[in-house]
Amino acid sequence: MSVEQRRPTLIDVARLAQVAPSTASRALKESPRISEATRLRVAAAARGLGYQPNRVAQSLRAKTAPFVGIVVPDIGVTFYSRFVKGAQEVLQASGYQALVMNTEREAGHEEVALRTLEGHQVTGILLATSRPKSAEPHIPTVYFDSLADGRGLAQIALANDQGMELLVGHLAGHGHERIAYLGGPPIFTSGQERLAGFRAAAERHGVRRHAAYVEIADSSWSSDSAAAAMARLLALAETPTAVVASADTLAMGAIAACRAAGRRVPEDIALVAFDDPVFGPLVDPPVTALRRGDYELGREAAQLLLDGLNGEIMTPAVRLPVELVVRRSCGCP
Amino acid sequence: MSVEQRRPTLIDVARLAQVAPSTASRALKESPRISEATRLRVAAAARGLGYQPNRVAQSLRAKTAPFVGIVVPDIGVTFYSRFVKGAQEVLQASGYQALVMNTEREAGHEEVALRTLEGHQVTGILLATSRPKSAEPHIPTVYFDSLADGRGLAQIALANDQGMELLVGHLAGHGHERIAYLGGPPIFTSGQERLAGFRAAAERHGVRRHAAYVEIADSSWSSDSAAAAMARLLALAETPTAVVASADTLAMGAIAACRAAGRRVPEDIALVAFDDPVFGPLVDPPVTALRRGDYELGREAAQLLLDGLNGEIMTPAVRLPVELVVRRSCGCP
DNA sequence: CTGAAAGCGCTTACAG
DNA sequence: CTGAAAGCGCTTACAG
Repeated sequence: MSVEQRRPTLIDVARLAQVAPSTASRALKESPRISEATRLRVAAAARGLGYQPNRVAQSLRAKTAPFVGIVVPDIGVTFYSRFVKGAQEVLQASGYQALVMNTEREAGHEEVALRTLEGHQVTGILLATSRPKSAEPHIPTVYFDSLADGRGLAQIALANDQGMELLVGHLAGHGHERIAYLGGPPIFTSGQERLAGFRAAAERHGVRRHAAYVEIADSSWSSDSAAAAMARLLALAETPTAVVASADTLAMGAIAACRAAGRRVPEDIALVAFDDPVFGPLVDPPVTALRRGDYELGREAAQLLLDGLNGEIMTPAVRLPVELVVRRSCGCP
Repeated sequence: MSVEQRRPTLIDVARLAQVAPSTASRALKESPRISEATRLRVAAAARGLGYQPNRVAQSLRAKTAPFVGIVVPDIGVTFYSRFVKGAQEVLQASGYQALVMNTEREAGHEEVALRTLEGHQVTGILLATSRPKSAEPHIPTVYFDSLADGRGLAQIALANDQGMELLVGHLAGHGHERIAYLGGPPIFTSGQERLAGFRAAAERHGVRRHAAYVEIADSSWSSDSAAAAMARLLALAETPTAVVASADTLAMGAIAACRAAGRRVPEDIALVAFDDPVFGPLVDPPVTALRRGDYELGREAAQLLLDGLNGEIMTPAVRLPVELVVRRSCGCP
C-alpha cells in the first residue's frame, strides 16, 4: 500500500500555476474570458499534478449532479438489465452518468436507494417502483414498468393490453377455447394490466371464463413458482388446452412442469409468452412470444426524462407497442 | 409541477428547535453528550420539516462516502448481474450502498466510471476491468474476473484452470480424442486462463492438438459469433467429436449452429460449457456445465474489500473452486 | 451539555 | 482578463 497521498485540489493547481483559485477554475472549464497563456499554464499544472476535480464539492456548490439514478427491482431480470442499457445509452449521450440501484423488490431497499439518490442531488430518476403506495421523490422522476398514476414527470410501460390481445387472439385463432393465464401477482402495473388484458381479450374472443384457469406465480415471477402453478393447471380435471405466460421466466417454468408431467408442448398443451425468452429459439419447443422492447423502453424513458428536464410538456402515460413472434410452442405448423 | 421548494437544511432544523446547528447535528446522530430534551426537540423539528441530510455535504466534509462502486463490463450478462447481487448483499449488511456502473466493455466508459467513483469519494471499488493496461484507481479496489496482477487491494476469480480440467477430463473420459475449444478472446483473465487451462488439460489427457480446433468468439462473447465459430468447426474436413464452450452464451450459439447444420448434440458432436446456462435444463439438449458460483464470487469479493478496508492482510489472488454438473449434452447416458 | 468558528473543495457574482 | 470573498450544507475540534 502506498503512502496515503492527499489528492491534489484546485488550490494546488492554482498555486503551481501562480494564479488565483477562481482563475484556475475558469481556465479549466474553458470559460471564454481567460487568456490563452493562463489557460495553458493552468492546464499544464493540472496535468502535472494529476488533478481530478472533486465532484462532491462541485455537486455541493451546484446543488445538482450530472447523474441519473435508475432504480430497478431486480437487475438479474433480462427486462431490467436491458432497460438499463437502453437508458444508459441515451443518458450518456447527454452527459449524464447512470447510477444503477438494485432493490431486490424490497420496499425498504427502494426507500434507501431513493433517499441516497436524493441526498446525492442526482438530476433525475428512472424508477420501477416496488412500493405499493410510494411517496413521490423530490427529484424529477420517470416511472417505468411499475406506474404510479399522476406522479412524477412521466410514465412509460409496454402496451400490456395490446400484447395480451395478440397472444390470446392468436391462440383463439388456433381454435383454443380453454385458455389459462399464468402470471405474476397483480400488485404492480405489469401484473395488473396483463391479467386485466388477458380477461378482456378472452372475453372479446369468446373464450370460456374459468376461475381455476388463472394461476399466479410468486412476487419475483420465478420459474420455480411458475412450474408449481403449471403443475396445478395440469392436475385439473379439465385441463386447459393452452396457456398464456405473462413473462419469459414463467414460460420457462411452465415448460419445465409440462416436461416433468410428461405433457408435450404444443401437442398436448399450447404455450405463448409475453416476453420473448432470451434463448427462446433454442428452447424445446421454441416459444411463441412478443418481441422484446426492453432497450427501446429504456431509451424512451431516458428521453422522456431529458425532455421533462427541458420543460417540455409531458403526456400522461406513454405505451410502447408490442409485436408477436410466432414459433412452435403455440402449435403453428 | 409544484412550486420549487428549497429542501430543509440542518440550519432550518436548528432554528426550529432553537439550538445551534452543531447541537442539531449531534442530536441527530445520537452523540452521547446531548440532553434527552434537546434530542427530542431536534428530532421533532427534523420530522416536522421532513429533513433529510444532504449526503453531498456530508461526503465533502467526511472526505468519504458510504458507497462502494461496482464496475462491470456488461450488466446484461448473467455472471455480472449475479455477481452484483451477491456483492450488494454483503455490502448492504455492512452499511454500504452499491453503485453499479455498466461500461459496455469500453475502456473509455470504464475510465469515466472510475473517475466518477473517485470524484464521489466512494469507499471502495469492485472492478472487472475492460482496459488492457489499466492504471490503478486511487481508491481501495478489489479486481474480480478480469485480474490485474499486483494491483489493488485484492484479486478474485473463478478457478478457470480447474474448471477446464473438469470439462476436458470429463470428455476425455468419454473417449473423445478430437476436442475443440470455443472461447472468448484471450484478452482478459477469463479468456486467457480458460484457453491456457484447456490446452494444459488437453495435454494432460493426451488429446490431440490441432490448430483449427481453437475458435475464438467476439469480444462480447456473443452467441452469434459463437454460432459462426461453431459453423467453421463443423465445416472442417475432420470435425471435432466434442466442443468445450468457455461460457454459457457461447454454448447456446454452438447449439444453434449445430441445429442449423443438422448435427445432433450429443450424438454427432458432444458439448460442455464452462458456465451453466440459466435455463440449461430446458435447452435441448440439457447442457453439461460447471455450476455457477456467480453470487458467491460477488459475496467473496465484497468481503475481501471489507477486510482490506479493515486493514487485514490480503492474499495475492483468491480462486473460487468450481464443480461439474453432468447433463445430456456431453453424451452421458 | 451547548455554541461559535473553521473548513471540506469548488464556483460565481462582484470588483477591479 | 484576474482576484478576493462568499457560500453550498455539513461536522468536529475547541471553548465554555
